[in-house]
Formats: sequence, structure tokens, C-alpha cells
Amino acid sequence: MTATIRDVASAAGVSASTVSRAFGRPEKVDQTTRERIFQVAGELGYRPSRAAASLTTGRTGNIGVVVPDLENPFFSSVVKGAQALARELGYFVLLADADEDPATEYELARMLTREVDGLVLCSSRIPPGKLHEIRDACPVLLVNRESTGIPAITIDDADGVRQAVAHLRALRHTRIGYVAGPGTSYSNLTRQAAVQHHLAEAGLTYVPIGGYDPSFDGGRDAADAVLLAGVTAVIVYNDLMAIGLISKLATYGVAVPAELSVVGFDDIPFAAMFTPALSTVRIPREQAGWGAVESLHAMLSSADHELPSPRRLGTELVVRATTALAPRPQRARKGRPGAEDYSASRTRPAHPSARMPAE
Amino acid sequence: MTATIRDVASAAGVSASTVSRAFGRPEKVDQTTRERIFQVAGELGYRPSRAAASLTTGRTGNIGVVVPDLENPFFSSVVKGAQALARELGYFVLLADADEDPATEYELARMLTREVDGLVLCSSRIPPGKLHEIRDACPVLLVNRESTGIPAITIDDADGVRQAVAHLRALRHTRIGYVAGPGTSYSNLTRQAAVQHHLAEAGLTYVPIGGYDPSFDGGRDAADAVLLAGVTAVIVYNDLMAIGLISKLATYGVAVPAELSVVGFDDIPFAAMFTPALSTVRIPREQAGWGAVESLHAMLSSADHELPSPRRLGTELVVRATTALAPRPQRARKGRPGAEDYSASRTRPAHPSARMPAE
DNA sequence: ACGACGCGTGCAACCGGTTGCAGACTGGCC
DNA sequence: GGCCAGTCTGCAACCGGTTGCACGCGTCGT
Repeated sequence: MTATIRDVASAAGVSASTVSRAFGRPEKVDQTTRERIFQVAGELGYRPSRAAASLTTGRTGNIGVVVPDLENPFFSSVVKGAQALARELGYFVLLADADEDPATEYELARMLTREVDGLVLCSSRIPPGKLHEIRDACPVLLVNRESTGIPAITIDDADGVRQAVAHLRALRHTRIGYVAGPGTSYSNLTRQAAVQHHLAEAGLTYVPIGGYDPSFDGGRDAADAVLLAGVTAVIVYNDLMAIGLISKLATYGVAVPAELSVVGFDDIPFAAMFTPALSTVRIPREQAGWGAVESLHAMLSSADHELPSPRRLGTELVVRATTALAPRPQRARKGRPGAEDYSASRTRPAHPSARMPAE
Repeated sequence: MTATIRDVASAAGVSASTVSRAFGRPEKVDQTTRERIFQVAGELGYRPSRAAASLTTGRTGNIGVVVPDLENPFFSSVVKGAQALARELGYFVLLADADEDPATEYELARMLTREVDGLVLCSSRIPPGKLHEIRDACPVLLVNRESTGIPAITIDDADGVRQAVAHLRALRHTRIGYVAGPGTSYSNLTRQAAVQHHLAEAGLTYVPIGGYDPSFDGGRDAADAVLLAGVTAVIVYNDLMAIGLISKLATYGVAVPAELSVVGFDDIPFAAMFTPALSTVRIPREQAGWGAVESLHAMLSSADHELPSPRRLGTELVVRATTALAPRPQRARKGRPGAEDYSASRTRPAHPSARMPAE
């Protein structure tokens, strides 16, 4: 077995409490005894047990991080950032993957409350009521989600949308779609609202498309609807969907960006690797995780667990190769623009499968 | 505060030990008392403290997982698989990201030993000596790495290579390169050796290229050397590099697979999303994580911590769009084939930047 | 010289469970 | 009826630290 604090104590000729203090409050023990204790502890390979310590102190020294899907590169970055700072601050991180299911997410979070000092919930889809229940059991910090009375670190999606709209407007697009993600997603809602708002403000026309699954396949599924929408540019809920959309359109023979401009959201690593490289709104993923732990730590350190002020992280449009000037001024806007208009501007014959169902 | 076991005990009119047994060894307590206890516990919202339990039992109920880089999709999948089974078995998972640095990896693993029942080390680069030191402190299971006396779950890289070579041979490739990853990587070494072996066995010529960083940029860096190597096909250490390589070649005007066939390793999600879709050796990532926890659990459950027999996971070549027939039979093999041979088979003029530095 | 004070240390209680042991009670069997 | 076995429960010790309190001792001020 490994050495206990009493082993060290007797080997150093002091009491257990002194050893404990030597580690916990070094200034309260005499210089020479302290050194002797460290010496002996080193020889014995003594490492204090956090579990034991947590019994009396009530602090476990670890924080929990819950994500909907670890395989989503967005979340792995957040976790990476969180883990990095946690380690620096001396926490361990307990990771839980909810598998995109709010029920298991809730269950996991609830189990975790007992084992951690604080909980980071990423893009949580737990309903507000249960969320507050968890908040009451253990300090919680939300990432990319808001709920009254719970501290959060959010992304300034609206500003990212603003930049994207300004960019598309500069490129002379006038009719712009938003390819939506899941309707239950908080960030999907805010992005959608922002698109609508900024488009209206700029006097451009807004076409909602979707919701789809926030995945590559979800993006593929959106392709037909995008063509039907008769737009020259779309803002897509996230990069994965944007890439799926572009791939599917390529099989139809629709060229991006020549015929359709696409801007994604997130700037996942693949966005830059994809061909054509994706124009997208970068959101500081690692920083979000990092900041979450930072705020949580601040909350835990303040005696009364006072809530840190909410933080909002900036975004940055990164223009790559999927956005270009609108194809050509639309012909006189008689009738409402539809699939016909779109295919009229086509430079290559559409792939057979591009034919839309009648109507 | 949250209810303790004694709160439940007195509320149910029994002793703490009975409550403890009601949860831990239900068969040892009377049906009716048990139900009353559960009833009361439910009302009080009692949840046993793992930390306290771990003090006496010596088991913490969580397992540690250490990865070199969580942002690498390979590892996030492994972690996801590990987490999924861990949860089912009632463990929590403590995650640590070593940031590709063997020293911090060692440090993390060492700290973790104290807090977990078992440790899963993924693609560890910890030197054997220190690895055994950790193994002595806490049950360890290796993923994608071998070390004598430590149970491991590995990937049958060699068989994946065999399939890839057979495939390329069927496509009439005769001169095949291996674009290597980091020289210190265990799986790079085994893959490289397997390529050499199977190529020799098939009577094909083997051209080593690299080591590069196992990343997208590493793959880009390899592009020039690949052209210089005068091969018609390459097997690349991993998908990320393969994709980087293909992207860079595209900027040179070199077409994949028309002029060069490429097969990657891992089958990360993006491999299928990339254009052209990457032919690659699929390795069962989630299953590796899953299996690691399974073996670890078996080891922990057996009274004497007996070592589970090593397991080797199968691989599967998935042929997509980056492999094709070798460009055209090489012209008479006078002199050794070199960059000239390669550019001779070119169908499009090379992009200016494709010019190699002299010699 | 004496009390106050501060420093360094030890004692012992405690955190929240678990578990070996023993006692109480029940039922079955000779 | 007596004895044994088996079932259910409580007592108390323990896991490995932490911390309030008290004590001994040296120093300083008056």
C-alpha cells in the first residue's frame, strides 16, 4: 500500500496534523520541520489522498464537464480548453458525454453534482426547471446557453452574424438563406434571430431553411431545400452542416462559391482543410472552455460563491473560399424567385438527381 | 447540506449500517426495511458520497483516461467509447490531455494514479521505465501501445497495411511510398514496418518518405517529397496527413487519384466528408476505448487483478475515391524512376509552384 | 518579574461511509 | 423443549486526512 499521512508523521517524528499543515498551510509550520517532512514524504513516495481530504473539506478538487457529443470537434476543443486550465488550477476534470440526449445529460449532471466542486455544462439542452435544480445542488457554469440566475459564458453569435451579413452584402447578395440546426438548440435560435434581424436591417430578404440535424448528413439533407429557396447565399448553422451541404451540391453540379456562397459557423479545424476552404464565423472554442473553468474557479474561491458576471466571447468572420460575388444580377424580379430562377443562372447542366419534386 | 447516511438511518428508524447494506448488499437486509429505507432515502434526496465510500473500500469508482491530444478526432472517439462503457459500468471518467508532451503525460498519469481505480493510456509516449513505475502504482491498460507486462488493446495495423497493399497491387501500382509520421510513435513504426514487409513480399518497391508531423500541415509538408519519390501510390501514416497531402497536391495541379493514389489510416469522420473521399484503413476507434474499459473492468473485478489477455482489434480497408488504377504502365524502366518519370505521366501542366528545387 | 502575546505543535473529534463481529430473534428438527 | 442454523440488525472501529482548541515555550513591553 501507499504511505499515509501517519506514516510520514511517525517517520518524521511529528504528529499527523503537522504533516497535514506542512502541505496545506506551509507558513504555519517551522521551516526546519517542514523541510524534514517534505524530505521524508519524498522518500516514502507519499501523496495525499484527495478523497480523504474531500471528506472534511467538502471540496473534491475536481470539476465536471458535460458535453452533448465529444466527437463533435466543437466540443472536443471546449473540453480541451477547460482541461488545460483546470489542470493549471489543480483540478481534475470528470468528463461526461450525453450523446445528444437531454435526458441522459440531465442524469449525468445530477450524478456528477455529488462528485465535483463545480459543473460546466456545454450547450446544454436540459430544460430550465431541471437546470435550476442542478444549480441548487452544485455550482454550475453554462457554456453557450443562458438561463436566468445561472452564470454563463456565451458566444456573441449575433455579432458573428452581423459580420457575415455585411460580408455577403458587400458581395451583392440580396436574397440570403439561413440553414437552421435543431430547433431546440439555444445557439441555433439566437443565430437565426440574428440573421433575420440583420438582414431586415440591411433591407435584404431572408429565407429560413430547415431545421436539420447539426451534422454533415444534416447539411446534405438541406441541399434540395437550399436549391428550392432560390437564394444566392446561405448562412449555415454550423460548419459540419455547411460542409455537408457543399458536398451534396457538388454532386448536383452546383459550384460553390460561383453559384452559391456559403458561410458556416464555428471554424472547426476541418473548415480550413476542406476544399473549397470554408468561409465561416470563428468562435473561440478553447477559450470558451478555458473561460468557463476560470469563472467557475472564481465562483468557488469567493467565500459566498458569488456569481461571476456573465461573459460574452467575441467572434470573427474568417473569409476563405466559399464566398464570392453574387452570380449575376437576377433577371427582372417578376414572380417570386424560385428554383427556376436559380437553375436559370446555372452554368452547367444540373445533375439528374438535382431535379426537384414537382411543385 | 445534502442528507447523509445517518440522516436516512434515523428517519427510517434503523442504524447507518443497515442503510449502507441496503444499498451495497440489498440481499442482506429484510425486504420491508429495505423498501422503507429506499422510500426515505428518496424523500430526503440522499445520494451516497463516493469519496467517503472510497476511503474504506479503496475503490474510487472512477477511471482515468489520458490522451495526447483531445482535438485529434482519433482520440476523441476513443474517449467517447471509453466514457460510454464506463458510465454503463458505473464509473466516472477522469480525463487528461497531455498536449502531445510525454513529460506532462507522465506527470498527469502519475497524479491520476491516486484518484482512480485504473488508468487507460492512449498512444502513450511515456518511456517504458516510467510506464512500469505507473503500472506499479495503479492498474494500467494501454491502447495502441505495447510494453511487456502491461495489458494492452492494440490495433492490427499490419493487417490493415496488408489490405491496403493488396488493393494497390490490384490497381497495378508497383512503386509505393509510405509517408511516415513521427519517428517516436509506436503505431507509425509498426505501420512502416508492415508496409515494408508486405511490399517486399509482393515484390513491389518500397519508398520511405518522411517523418512528418501527424497533422494536416505535416501532410502538406510531405507533398514535395512525395512528388520527388516518383511513386504512383502512397500509404500515409494517418488521415489528417493524407488530407493535407492531397490538398497541397491539388494546388500543384496534381490530381488524386488520377495521377497518385492515396490511402490513409484511421477513417476519421472527415475522411468520408473530404473531396475526393479518402480511401483509408478504418480502425475501430470507439471500440478501442470501449474495449479498454472493458478489459480494465475485468482486471479490477478479478480478485487478484489478474492481467487480461492482450486484445488486437481488426481493421478494415474502406475504398473510396482516392485510389485508382496506376496512371499508365511506366515506360521502360531504364534508370531508376524519379521525379522525371512522374512528371512524364502528368496529364495537366504542373502548377508553377510544383517545380522542385534542383536535384 | 510578570503577564500578554505569538509561534509551533499535538490531541482529539470529525467528515460519511463500510464491515467484522456479535447479539436477537425465528423456525425447523430431533 | 432444547439445540442449531440462518436471517436480520446494531455496535464500534476504521479508512486518511483536516482543523478547532489547548498547551508549552520564548520574547517583549512595562
